[in-house]
Amino acid sequence: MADLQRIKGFADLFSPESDAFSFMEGVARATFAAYGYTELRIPVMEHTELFSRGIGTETDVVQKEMYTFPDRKGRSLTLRPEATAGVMRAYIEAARHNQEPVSKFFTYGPMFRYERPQKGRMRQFHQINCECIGAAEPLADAEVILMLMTFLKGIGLTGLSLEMNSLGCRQCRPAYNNALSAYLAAINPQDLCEDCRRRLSANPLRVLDCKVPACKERTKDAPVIAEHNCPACQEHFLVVLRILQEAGLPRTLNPRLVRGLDYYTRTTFEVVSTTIGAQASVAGGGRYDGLVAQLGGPDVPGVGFACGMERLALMLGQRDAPGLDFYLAVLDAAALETAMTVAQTLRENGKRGEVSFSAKSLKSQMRQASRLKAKQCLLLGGNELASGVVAVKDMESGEQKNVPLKAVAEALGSR
RNA sequence: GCGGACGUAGCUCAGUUGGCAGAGCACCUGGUUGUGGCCCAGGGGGUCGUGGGUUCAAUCCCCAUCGUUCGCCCCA
Repeated sequence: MADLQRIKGFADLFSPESDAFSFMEGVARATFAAYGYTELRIPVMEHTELFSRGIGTETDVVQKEMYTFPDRKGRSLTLRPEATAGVMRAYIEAARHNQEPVSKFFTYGPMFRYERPQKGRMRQFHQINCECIGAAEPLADAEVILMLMTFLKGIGLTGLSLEMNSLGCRQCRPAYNNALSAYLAAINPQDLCEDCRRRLSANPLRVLDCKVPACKERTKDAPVIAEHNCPACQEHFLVVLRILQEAGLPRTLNPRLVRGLDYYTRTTFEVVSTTIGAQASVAGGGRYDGLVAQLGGPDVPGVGFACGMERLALMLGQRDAPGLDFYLAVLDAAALETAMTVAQTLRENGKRGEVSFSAKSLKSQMRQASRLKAKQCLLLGGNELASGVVAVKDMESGEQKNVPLKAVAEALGSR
């Protein structure tokens, strides 16, 4: 055990795990491009205030999970715990609303939250994020959800369930909050868990989301949020649902689906897996109509989602790494430099392969060739060098033939 | 922040009522003087997570600590 080790909750990803990540990034890039999204790369650190104002000071994320520390001049900086706030900051700072009516961005990269690590939950984790800013129409909500599901299907995942809810808007949420508060006031606080007692005053909505069985039982008859939404919100949600229905996308309504970040309004959704353990939610998102204004920008609406790449990777399964086209085995030290030249020529001809850096026994060379899953093993030793050829052995059939050094590229290409 | 399980070779793990630290896989070499995946033999590799304590003696028992992991909570 080395005395210098990686930080708790931070992972090193070797192949094939790293391959799974770049695979997902590639599919994401292609999928989102088809919907007119462009990539936005934003910093991993921001001023702390961006997150406290954007995510909500009462949220667990802000209260106890952020990596926050002063820089050398004493300013409070925070490693981003999510991407949306940063995307909005960039949008505002570049005054994108003056350039285009609707902006569509995707971004991916590491996020940081100080939590106890477990399966599907790292302190440094990776999210793929999409944000559609400037469109208030329900079509935007539907498109974002369709795009997310298309992406998940694109990486080969099925059997996921899509849960949806509508949280109302700035107009109707207060009325619902009052109704909920009144309902909760009738409950003896002693019957609720400690967290919920705090939520009663801070953010009553979160009480609905509590997983403690006793709390669930106490609040099972709580007013349903969707029934208190204003007509405009109800109509909005209906249109979203109708479009998804039309597209043949199955979903379940979950009246208790309340997101943990304060900025969500109207449509919210979450994609849940049943196979990856306790941390089952692989993607989540929704509409955030007041967020940009709250961060000091123009009052423009938005909708988007984030999905957790580690959790997706858990479901992805093993993917076979592609083998090499050739492995150049060097049997004689005198042939090493010639071998490098041959290998380089092959690579310039589009072949992927490795060359042995030192002369080794044929046995270990052949072992290495099969370990690398090379299609062909080229043998170069004293005899070959003397007669100006290289032996080309097909690893599949075992057939072997001598090829002049200058014609190796053609010989490999013709097969 | 809370609870459970676990830390022994590069990997997966045995182990001893406390007495010289083991196996399989992997790696290297040889059997086979230039033909792989099988077989056989040999070899390199370890402060038994770390620090204390008990003991003639601790990898083993006790305490602490760090780490890993699963769950709670939270979230993607």
